[in-house]
Amino acid sequence: MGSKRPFSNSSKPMSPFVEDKKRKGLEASPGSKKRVVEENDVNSYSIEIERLRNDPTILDTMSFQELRKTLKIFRVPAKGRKDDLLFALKSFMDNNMCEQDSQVGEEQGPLISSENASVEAEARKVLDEDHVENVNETAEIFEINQGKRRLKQSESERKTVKVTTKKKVSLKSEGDSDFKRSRAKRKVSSEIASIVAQTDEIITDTIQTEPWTVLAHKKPQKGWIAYNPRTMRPPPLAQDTKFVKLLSWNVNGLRALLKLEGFSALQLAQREDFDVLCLQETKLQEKDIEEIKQRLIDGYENSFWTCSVSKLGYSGTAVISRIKPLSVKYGLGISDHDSEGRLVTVEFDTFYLISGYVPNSGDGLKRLSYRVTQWDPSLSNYLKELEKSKPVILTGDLNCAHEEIDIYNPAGNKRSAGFTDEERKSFATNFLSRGFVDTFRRQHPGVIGYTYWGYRHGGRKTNRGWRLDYFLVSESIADKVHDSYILPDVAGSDHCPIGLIVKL
DNA sequence: TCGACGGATCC
DNA sequence: GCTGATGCG
DNA sequence: GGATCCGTCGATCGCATCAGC
Repeated sequence: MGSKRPFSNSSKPMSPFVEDKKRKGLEASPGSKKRVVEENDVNSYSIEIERLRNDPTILDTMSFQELRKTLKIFRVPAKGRKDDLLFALKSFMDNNMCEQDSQVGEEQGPLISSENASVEAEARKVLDEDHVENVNETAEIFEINQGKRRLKQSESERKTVKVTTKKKVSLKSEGDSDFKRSRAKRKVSSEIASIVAQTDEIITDTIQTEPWTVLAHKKPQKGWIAYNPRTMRPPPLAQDTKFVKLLSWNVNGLRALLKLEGFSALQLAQREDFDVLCLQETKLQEKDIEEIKQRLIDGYENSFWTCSVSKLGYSGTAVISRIKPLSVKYGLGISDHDSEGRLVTVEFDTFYLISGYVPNSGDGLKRLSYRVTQWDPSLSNYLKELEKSKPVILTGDLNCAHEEIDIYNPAGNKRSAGFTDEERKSFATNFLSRGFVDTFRRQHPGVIGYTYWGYRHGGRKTNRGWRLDYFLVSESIADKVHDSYILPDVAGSDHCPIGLIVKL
């Protein structure tokens, strides 16, 4: 039964992101040497851009070395073969030509005014369209902005603080719902259009405070944008629409999470108002369960836990629910796969819900073979069996970044657990090809939304992560999904929670 | 993930 | 109960 | 010849258990 103490011990802010040391270092104390370099950059930039604007045919006659030099001046990454460089430069010039008319603030020098132009273009698009998803900011522009940002000085950082304060006040006054926030964002965007001189600072601030809005990817493709829950979530459903709200979270040790200063499950429950919470990697032992149950939040009295019995303090999954399920089942029903507490299935009126933690292939890919030849097919068969009686929703840490868009550094992780060809293929053949829909990807094609950032190099603050957590649903209910979302601001684990709203 | 390293590749 | 080694991700 | 790309390697962070004192 629920207790007075709600699963928590504090209510400090949830996202204590640390500032990027490198950026800080670069922005500190700009010396005269640096200013000279910048001025030279500015001159070369102006001359080069004028030359190419006047005669774009020059592009086709440029040598590899010339292309590379020009791209460097524009601070566009000059990688690959001659064709790649030519394409990058042409893309840059196309964008530059489009934005030429709307450029203001010439006094600031080309580096900054160009950044304004791209931000302004973005602001315009936000005003014109209902969804920010339609903003087609190219990877090239992002890279340029990154480069320019590095040249910024502490003065602009100080300006940021002022502008930001103003912006935050206006957001707050609009209220808390997603829909209102979205409207607030659009209102703010119109202010941006009217105070263009300040836009770059606003964006810089957003990046500093909300790392997940940074398009972080080693090989971004044209059209890819970063997930931003503030602007990409649909308006709430009408009050008379029946729906269920599911949350899933790999907590990486539930006891540690609950001990954590600054984490409050009650806050999370109040903010998200979920009906069901699925947990993975609780790392609990059977003997811990009763105590944890005593600490559940009021209203979530139905909880179902499974623990690893072969390795203590390892794996472990759970379902915590407001709604009483019709039935509960633990594991796959295959003893070989059921000693690590990886699966809880709950049956509701209109669907089955499975909280799952798929085995990690491990260092040296020791368990890769087990995972792709035994676990994945067994899980897939289990889901298909359930599906015979009603639709299925599988959620949890599926330990696979399915496509290149789902991982910051695809090339560097081809032989890393979670992104091997074998796991990706298994994911496709066992789940997607068998009629299970990746709800986030269906709703957000071309959107980079990570759910896991390794602790080791502070990937969270630079948004260098992986999308390993999913909601996969039976095709028959895919159209009932109202919103499949990520909550990247919730800290406390190396994964963040994901959510699903399904109309009933 | 990141930096260092060596070897391969490209212009 | 504390510390350090180890497993795991 | 110079720059980039690619693969490999080792150190890194955090949660949990376990052994030893």
